[in-house]
Amino acid sequence: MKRSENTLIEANADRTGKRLKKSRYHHGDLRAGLIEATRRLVEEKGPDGFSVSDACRLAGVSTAAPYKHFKDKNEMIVAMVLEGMVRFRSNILGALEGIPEATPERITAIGREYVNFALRENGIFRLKFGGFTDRLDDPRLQRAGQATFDILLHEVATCLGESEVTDDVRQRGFMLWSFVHGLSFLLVDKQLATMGGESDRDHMLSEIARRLLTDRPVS
Amino acid sequence: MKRSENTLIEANADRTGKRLKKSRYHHGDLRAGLIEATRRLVEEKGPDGFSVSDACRLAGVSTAAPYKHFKDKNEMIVAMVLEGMVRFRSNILGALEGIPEATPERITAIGREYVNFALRENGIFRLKFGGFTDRLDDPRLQRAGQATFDILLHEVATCLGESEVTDDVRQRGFMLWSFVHGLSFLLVDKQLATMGGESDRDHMLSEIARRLLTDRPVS
DNA sequence: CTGGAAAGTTAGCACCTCTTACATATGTTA
DNA sequence: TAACATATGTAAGAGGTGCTAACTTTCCAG
Repeated sequence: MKRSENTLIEANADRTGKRLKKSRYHHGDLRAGLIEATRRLVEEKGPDGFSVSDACRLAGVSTAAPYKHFKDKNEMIVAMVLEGMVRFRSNILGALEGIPEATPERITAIGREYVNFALRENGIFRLKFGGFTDRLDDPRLQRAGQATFDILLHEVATCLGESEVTDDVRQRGFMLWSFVHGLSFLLVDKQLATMGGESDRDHMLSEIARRLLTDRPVS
Repeated sequence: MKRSENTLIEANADRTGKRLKKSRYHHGDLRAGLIEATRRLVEEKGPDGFSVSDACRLAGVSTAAPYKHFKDKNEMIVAMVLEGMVRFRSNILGALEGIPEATPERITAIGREYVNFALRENGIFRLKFGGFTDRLDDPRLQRAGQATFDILLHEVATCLGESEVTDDVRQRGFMLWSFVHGLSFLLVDKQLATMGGESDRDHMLSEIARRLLTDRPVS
């Protein structure tokens, strides 16, 4: 915003703010600031509408500053998405709290939170899953995704009374993931004339859980 | 009007083709040539790795030439994706040929072709569905997508013995779409350690069709 | 034949990513 | 406290990109 003024001058003038941010020359935590700026820009303008220059303007530093903290633009994005995935996972864990063990409700709760995240932070969601694979192939991101999927697998297993993740559990889990994933994308892309309401979503989520967790094994 | 000379191949033949046909000042059908160049580049480098300059180089024209045929870069992409969606729809119709009416096999055939398209032309798929909505909000694209979804809705209706698209049909259709859509994305993004094989896919597709087309109504 | 429209061209602006050379602030050490 | 090392910033610039303006070549219809 207005912070794009010359930071050097402000550094001397702004002694009072020294408690919060030691000085204005040194941003304090530029890395975090840039990640937050990146997040906001991606959320606002979409995954492809983001530029490093914009992030610098938003953070109030020169266009070269980021390269002290990140190798390049891509690494900035990876760092931001990684933060998002951590948030994503803890949201899902939070949604599970208070729901009785070994019930399908736990599965639908995961799905609901998945969709909510996709809608609320759709910039991050699209970056992570929208097929930017060639650029965002960082192993940390893959691990973060796997860790989240593992939550689902564990819930499916206990829901089916299995003590471990069998092939059947994995297949049902993958089918559930596919459904929720596709639903999220279609909602984000507004590819549905009707049927976008929250109650519709809830109904579909519990319906798919019921149909995929009961009956004979899928394989 | 149009001199139906073959454009792209000669353009790619580079200087030699230029010699044969004396002056190539007029390309012949530059619009089609640029669309094809765009398609190839997007397929090769991903949705975001495409540049107008590259397309011009590939088509063998100056960087200003496209703007005689397209308003801007975005319209080039829209035109290319639109062509892809037409191809997509006719692929699906082709996959239905020879399969008995009112059978779940028709549903799974649609799903199989959907996934195949996503994998084979994943650049187009990602552009259409990967959340570039803000840029690719062309109504023709939306209609093309709807027309393809209508195929599925019709098949679901006949499979359930309905004469028209009821709310139940629409909901089941949407759930099927979500599943296949998500499966496609997960496969494109290689988000599956195991379970990526063609037989696994087939099995999951027929399984989801069975579970969503039988039993009591979803709503 | 000929003039205007269509379809190319070159030149160039504004902006973007990213690099390199240099400048400043801060903490530590003597 | 002085001074150095280091972390962190700046300024300038190379090379790429989207797009426009103005010019040139070709096509075609009267």
